[in-house]
Amino acid sequence: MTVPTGRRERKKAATRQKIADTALRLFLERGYDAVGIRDVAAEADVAVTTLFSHFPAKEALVFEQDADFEQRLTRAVTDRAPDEPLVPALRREVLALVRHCTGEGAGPIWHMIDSSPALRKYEESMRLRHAEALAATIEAEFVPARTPTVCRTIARFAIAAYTLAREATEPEAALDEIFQMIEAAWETTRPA
Amino acid sequence: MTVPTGRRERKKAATRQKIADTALRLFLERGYDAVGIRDVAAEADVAVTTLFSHFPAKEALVFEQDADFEQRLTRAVTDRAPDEPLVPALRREVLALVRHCTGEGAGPIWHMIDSSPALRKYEESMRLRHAEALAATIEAEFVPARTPTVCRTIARFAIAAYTLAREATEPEAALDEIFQMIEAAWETTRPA
DNA sequence: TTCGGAAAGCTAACCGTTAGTGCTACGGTT
DNA sequence: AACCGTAGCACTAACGGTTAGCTTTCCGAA
Repeated sequence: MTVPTGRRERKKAATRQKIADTALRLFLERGYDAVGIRDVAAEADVAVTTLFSHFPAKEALVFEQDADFEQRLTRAVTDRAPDEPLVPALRREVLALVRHCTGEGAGPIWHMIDSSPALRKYEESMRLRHAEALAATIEAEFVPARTPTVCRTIARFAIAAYTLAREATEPEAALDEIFQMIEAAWETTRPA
Repeated sequence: MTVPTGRRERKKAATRQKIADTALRLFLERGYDAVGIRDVAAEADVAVTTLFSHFPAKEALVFEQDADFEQRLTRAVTDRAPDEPLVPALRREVLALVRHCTGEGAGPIWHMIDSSPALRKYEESMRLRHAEALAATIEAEFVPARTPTVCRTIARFAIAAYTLAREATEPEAALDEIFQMIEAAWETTRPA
């Protein structure tokens, strides 16, 4: 049994962070496509293979908070107040996530993502993973009151809400509209 | 101005088809990952660069009907009967597309796609392109009666319906459920 | 027939990614 | 305190998809 108490984990996390920071810095300085994996590895002073042992692909260097995002969504479902309905809980969390990505100094990063097809593509499949995780969480609570298909659909819709709102000119207004639609979709499946 | 009368176009189309057919055959024979671009090019008796002048990526060799799919969706909107509402028209077309992909001899191809991460990923981003094209078509007709956000959302939902139904154990039943939800979502945005 | 241009070809590379192998240092055990 | 087992990291070398640069071929229009 191992509940590793420390140094190793800290060093590993430090290496990972150093790689991520270096990568983001280089990407913003010179542009995502103009920076190669070998450049990042050299600048972070690690081997290429080490980089790939921390991140599954070049694009993942940009989406460091991947796991966080997923966890926040699923927890929004599992940790909500006992009397709070599903959709409003989802709405609150998605709103928070959208605010987090449209505010403050996140502009340059999202501009970079939007202008790189590879990054856009990677984000899409990442979001789909999140949708599947969210679907599993929702199914765990609502099947068999609702069918698995309905649960999966709502999960997809919630992710779509995030993506569409982020792209909209007025993210929060867009989110209101979309969640009104999601609410209607969910309500129509209420069992007798 | 050129309305090229023929031979060139025919030869080009023939080359394209030969590449696609060869690729699909090899993929099904030996497995997608086990067949390299150079193998396909050699077997189709063309240069690698020629192959890439017809298809933008290896994965595209598998999704030859890409453009068809998109066109069928957008035409389902534009060419529907004057009195037919949007959602039922979408539902009909998506149902046809799902049937087309779950029936007959399409099994092996979809099995191959499902078991290759690269192909799954490629399909996702392809579907998203379709959603964007569909969104543009819907917007062209319904803005400003509905907001652009609502139109884009419905387009996404329709694509999600296709994907989710195809994955479901009972595709047609799943499609019924999902389109009931989409109908509710669309209705709730009806202007006063 | 001649000529512009599109299609196809070849070579050679670029770049992300992955084996394969071995070394080092940490952590728990004796 | 000495000792393993293993996780983290390094290095080399390659693989496979993709592209650039340039040449060749051949159709179609004038």
